[in-house]
Amino acid sequence: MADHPESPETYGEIDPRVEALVHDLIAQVADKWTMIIIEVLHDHGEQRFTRIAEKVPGISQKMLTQTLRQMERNGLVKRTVHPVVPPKVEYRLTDLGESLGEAFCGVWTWAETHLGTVEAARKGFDEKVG
Amino acid sequence: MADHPESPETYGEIDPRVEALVHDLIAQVADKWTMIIIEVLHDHGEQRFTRIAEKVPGISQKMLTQTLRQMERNGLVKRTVHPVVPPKVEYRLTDLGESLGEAFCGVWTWAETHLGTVEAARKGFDEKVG
DNA sequence: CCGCATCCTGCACGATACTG
DNA sequence: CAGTATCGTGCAGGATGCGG
Repeated sequence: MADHPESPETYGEIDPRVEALVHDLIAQVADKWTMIIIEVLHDHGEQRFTRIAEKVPGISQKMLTQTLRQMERNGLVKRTVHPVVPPKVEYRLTDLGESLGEAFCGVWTWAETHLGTVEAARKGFDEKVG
Repeated sequence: MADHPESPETYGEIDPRVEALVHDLIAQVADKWTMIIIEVLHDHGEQRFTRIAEKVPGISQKMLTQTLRQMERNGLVKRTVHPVVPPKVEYRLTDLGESLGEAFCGVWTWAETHLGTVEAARKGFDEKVG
């Protein structure tokens, strides 16, 4: 069957290239820890490595380093090394990081708002299955 | 205002329990495939299993089933089985699912808007490292 | 204090094959 | 066509120890 083998608008009006890039970007950005770190930095402003770790109980040191690096690479945080001993490294949200925080706010709010609904849905589903 | 070392509200005004639940919820919801499926169902309305699969090139059949199940459990999609042969199963977004789509829209828009900025940041970072 | 390197484990996910 | 079951594996991520 012929159809449109290569029709570019598989996703409607969305450019597939943009789609791919956006998807990739969101995948990183929607990462488990990224949101929380954004939250923390947004709430408390510039923070030292250890201070951030304290505020994100579940995270391992490895993941914190890794996530912060990725965020730095994406331009979400600014990493400042103070040339003193003992070493002192501070992280702060860039404007870009702040703006992402704002954008994510919608999802955050949605989650808070619909928590009950989702839990009810889960319960109903589990009963039907169990 | 002076610091409150012992204050339970480490996260400011946010209730830690809500924090945990929200975090958990977002982790599932912000899943790699969930967003795309929401996008597809939002764009094209009710769709059959195979039709969805066609629209999400990268996904395996296993992951599609799994993700749809999870979405159903969370009350994001309605699964309708038509008792015919060959089997016909259709998925559509619930109101809850639609609302999540809206909420995510902000992040989506952010990603589109700041794609260039992020890529530039990455490039700069990679050069500095490489 | 910061964070890199190493090792190790579990499980997320793909591939494949089989039912209703 | 839709979905489950099984197996194999790559890699995410925790624990630990060192180096600047």
